[in-house]
Amino acid sequence: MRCRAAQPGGRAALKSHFNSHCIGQAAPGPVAGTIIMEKNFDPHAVEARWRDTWERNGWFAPQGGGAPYSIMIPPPNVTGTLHMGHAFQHTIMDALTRYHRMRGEDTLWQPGTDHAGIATQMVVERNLKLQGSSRLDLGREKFVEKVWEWKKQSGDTITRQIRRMGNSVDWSRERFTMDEAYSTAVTEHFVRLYEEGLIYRGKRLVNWDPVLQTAISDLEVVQEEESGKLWHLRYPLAGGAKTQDGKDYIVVATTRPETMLGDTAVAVHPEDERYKHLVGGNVLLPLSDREIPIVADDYVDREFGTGCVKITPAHDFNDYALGQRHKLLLINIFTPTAAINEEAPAAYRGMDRFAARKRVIADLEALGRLEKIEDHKLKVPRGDRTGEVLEPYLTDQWFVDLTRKTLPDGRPGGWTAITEPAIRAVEDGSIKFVPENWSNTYFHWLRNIQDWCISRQLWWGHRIPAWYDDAGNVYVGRSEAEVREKYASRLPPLASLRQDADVFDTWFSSDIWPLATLGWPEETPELKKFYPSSVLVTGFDIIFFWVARMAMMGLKLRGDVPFREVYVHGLIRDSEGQKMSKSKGNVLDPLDLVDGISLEDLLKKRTTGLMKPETAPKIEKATRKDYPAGIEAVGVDALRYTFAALASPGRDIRFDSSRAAGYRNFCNKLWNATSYALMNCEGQDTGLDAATPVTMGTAERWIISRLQKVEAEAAEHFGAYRFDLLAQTLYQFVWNEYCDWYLELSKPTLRGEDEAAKRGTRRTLVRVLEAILRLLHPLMPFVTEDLWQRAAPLAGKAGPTIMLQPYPAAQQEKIDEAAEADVEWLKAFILGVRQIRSGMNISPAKILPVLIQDAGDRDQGQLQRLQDFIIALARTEAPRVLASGEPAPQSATALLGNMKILVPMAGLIDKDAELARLSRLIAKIEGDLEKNEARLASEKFVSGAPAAVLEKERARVAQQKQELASLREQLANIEAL
RNA sequence: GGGUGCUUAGCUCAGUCGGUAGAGCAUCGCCCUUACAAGGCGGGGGUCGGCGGUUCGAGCCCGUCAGCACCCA
Repeated sequence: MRCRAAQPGGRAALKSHFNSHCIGQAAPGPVAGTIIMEKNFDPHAVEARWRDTWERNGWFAPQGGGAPYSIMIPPPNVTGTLHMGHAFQHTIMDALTRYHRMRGEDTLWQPGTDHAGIATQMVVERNLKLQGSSRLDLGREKFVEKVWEWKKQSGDTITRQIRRMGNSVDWSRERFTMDEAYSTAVTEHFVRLYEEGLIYRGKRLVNWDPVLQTAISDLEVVQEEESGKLWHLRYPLAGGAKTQDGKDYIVVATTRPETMLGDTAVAVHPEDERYKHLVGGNVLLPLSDREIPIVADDYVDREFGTGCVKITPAHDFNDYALGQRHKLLLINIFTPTAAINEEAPAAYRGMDRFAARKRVIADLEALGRLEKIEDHKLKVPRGDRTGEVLEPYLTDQWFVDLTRKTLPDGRPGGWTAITEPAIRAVEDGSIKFVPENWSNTYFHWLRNIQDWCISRQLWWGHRIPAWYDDAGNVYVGRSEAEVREKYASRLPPLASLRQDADVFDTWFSSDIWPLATLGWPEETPELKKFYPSSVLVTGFDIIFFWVARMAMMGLKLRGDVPFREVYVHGLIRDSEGQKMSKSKGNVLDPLDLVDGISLEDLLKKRTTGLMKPETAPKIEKATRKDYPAGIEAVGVDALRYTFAALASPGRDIRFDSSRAAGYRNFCNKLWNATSYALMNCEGQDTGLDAATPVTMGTAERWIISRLQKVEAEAAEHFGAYRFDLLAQTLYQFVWNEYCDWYLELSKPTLRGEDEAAKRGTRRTLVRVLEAILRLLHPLMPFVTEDLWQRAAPLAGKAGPTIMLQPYPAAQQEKIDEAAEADVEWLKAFILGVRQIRSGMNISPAKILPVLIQDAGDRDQGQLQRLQDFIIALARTEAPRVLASGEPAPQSATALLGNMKILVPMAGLIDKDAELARLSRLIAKIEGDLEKNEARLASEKFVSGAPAAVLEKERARVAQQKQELASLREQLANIEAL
């Protein structure tokens, strides 16, 4: 073998290699035999060789005439960056995609990005702020331009990162949720639902973020317990009424005293004897000096506080509902920024809500209306983006009806038309969750669903296709022109129309992702072929946000589910089990694991741009502790393998970087095994020519048999989404069987003289390796492609890429139980000798004499067949079978069934060491035997257990007794020395 | 308050049909053995969270308690 050319030349060589295959030449290309392998696996170099090649050749696109298989990527935020969750999720999707593609299916992995309304708008606003500008300074049009600019500039980041991870998405079909065609689909989506009466506009209480000044959905609210105060306020009774204990006021407790400016009632429980007589009366609301009614409602918890509740229907969800029941007035006291508005007494107008709170308390105290203040733990709703305290706020919004059974005009309502079919799809198995129990989460949410507020007061997003005339009448249509045409009877031709200023909730566009990316509402060939998609791979955190909504809309708009299965994976956490987050400073960038990063750079990454810069020292300390030497590069393949190996169902993942290092070593092992195979096969006869005789020895038949079983297991694990078991199975086969045993077993044959056997061994060496590479390819695409290019021609395979080779499938007829039994026996034999060697501290270089006693017929045969392997792997002389009755010299002993393997002690073996070793063995067997005999002595066991179990147990005891006797005898012999 | 999941070796995790508990990492000993020291060979390490039940037999099934995590209200 000659030296590999420097990198630039290497690529050119590879390219021409493909070309030669593309035109159908099956002979080994110029690569084979001409490139020496680097001594160690270098992920960086390997990845560079293949990253672009695959995509450039169009191999990621659907092809072939097989059954369609498709996966829709959960579109990441276009301005985001790749995090561990993405890398993990994409590993799974890519493994599935590559697997099905290799199985010859017509496979599409549909990529794209999401415009992520709020998140993106916030980022751009933050950038503007740094430049001393703002969204309002620019105005809507300019601002949206800015966002597009930002998208162009940063939008490639994540797709570039996805490419680096080797993900085989069909980039030619990449979509963005704000693409023109996609936007058209979103409009269609809205208009169709509207026309069916399933969308309405209404003034309702929504979660309002006063910083973003938009409504947000329930799902974007995080409720966290915080310590606050409970203020007890005295509300004077009107009309001279008195409480039972003679007071002229009642006490209400509140955590948000400023809202009292908008109170329109006080509520008590209808059966609360303390207050029954006051119901129907009024209190005089302090500060505002309004009289408000006392109402009875069983929503009130008699045990909480005083049992009297102030009711602010415009600023609390429960109060709103109560207000509806009692037809209470709604008084909105906040501006969109949560300052006090004109509805409140003059003294408070214009004050921020928290300033107003202080002022209200101070004023009430001055009036003697403050009873007491208690410390109180309460759930505070905060926006998940801004972290700001949200306000329930009364605004005009658009809603999707998901709750009505029928519409007033008799058409089906949202419950019937949208929600119920989505529930049924999971009930009847049209959509299957993996693991199954996530369907409960899905059901629970859908069965308790609320109407969906889909309008957002943002500038970045799909503008709502609704127009208003000067009288405030609303017209919905696909465009202004369509509206004018459709409503011509009601709209004078020159009437001015203005479009709704709001945009859609991002999820109201991503809910049609599986449809719109395939061309809906057009009935495209892709839509016909790839809808429904095969499986959705996603985290449980967006079952509500996204999974359920896609199910609803897929069924509603196209009458079929958007995916047949939903594989729900866990969250990636740090090694302590903490969620990774920028603010905790425990984020790992998958590419830093791939490429490695110095401690200094890692510190810089983790501590810059923090929301709370004061946490930097703490983050630095933890980082220094966790990664004292930074992070060593492991490469894409190893990282992907780590994700797969850790992907146990229904479980979060504590990311353990030592696992990744372990799989990097695995790549290296594979690399070196290939190196060995090439070294022995390149330029040699690998037995491909049917005309030359080939002998398949025991070792060959064994490893081929084992390979069949592993192939069968791989198929099973893919089918069950058990990537962890798949990774484990393949790892063990490669390392513990192929490398540890087969490669070693190949050596004596290859050193031997039997040409037919050598051909058989070379053929097996390289064919099994070639199959291993294909088996591993979906998990570790780069290294397998690289090695396959070199190894495949020797195995008689050719093709431009491993990607499009068939995934290995088991062949029942190649299973050879006899060969497997032989090799098990051989392994036990070799282990016995090695244990003696290790226990006696004999140098591995020393060739040991071996005697065999009490060999059965089967043993004799095996000894004969496998002798060469024993000599080579146990490093012994040829074992000599003692004739029956022939006395054995003093020896160290290992047992193999009834057969004794003796290593004569003369000059080699330390008496005390062997005594100690034997004693340890004896003690172990004694312990086991005792337990087993006790079990067999139990009448209950003997009468209750099935015969087969009993039989097995008896055989085991007999075997152990026999071993024990041998070992004891041996011990006595040696003691007698 | 309701729900889900978890608790197995020092660490991270498998454990399928109920039949003597496994892997990787870490650890200990020997070895630079012609693919691989990112390695080889051999070893040690377990009250399967506690208690109770079913069963001839329980890590696994049932009940209960405890701890942890997450979701919903």
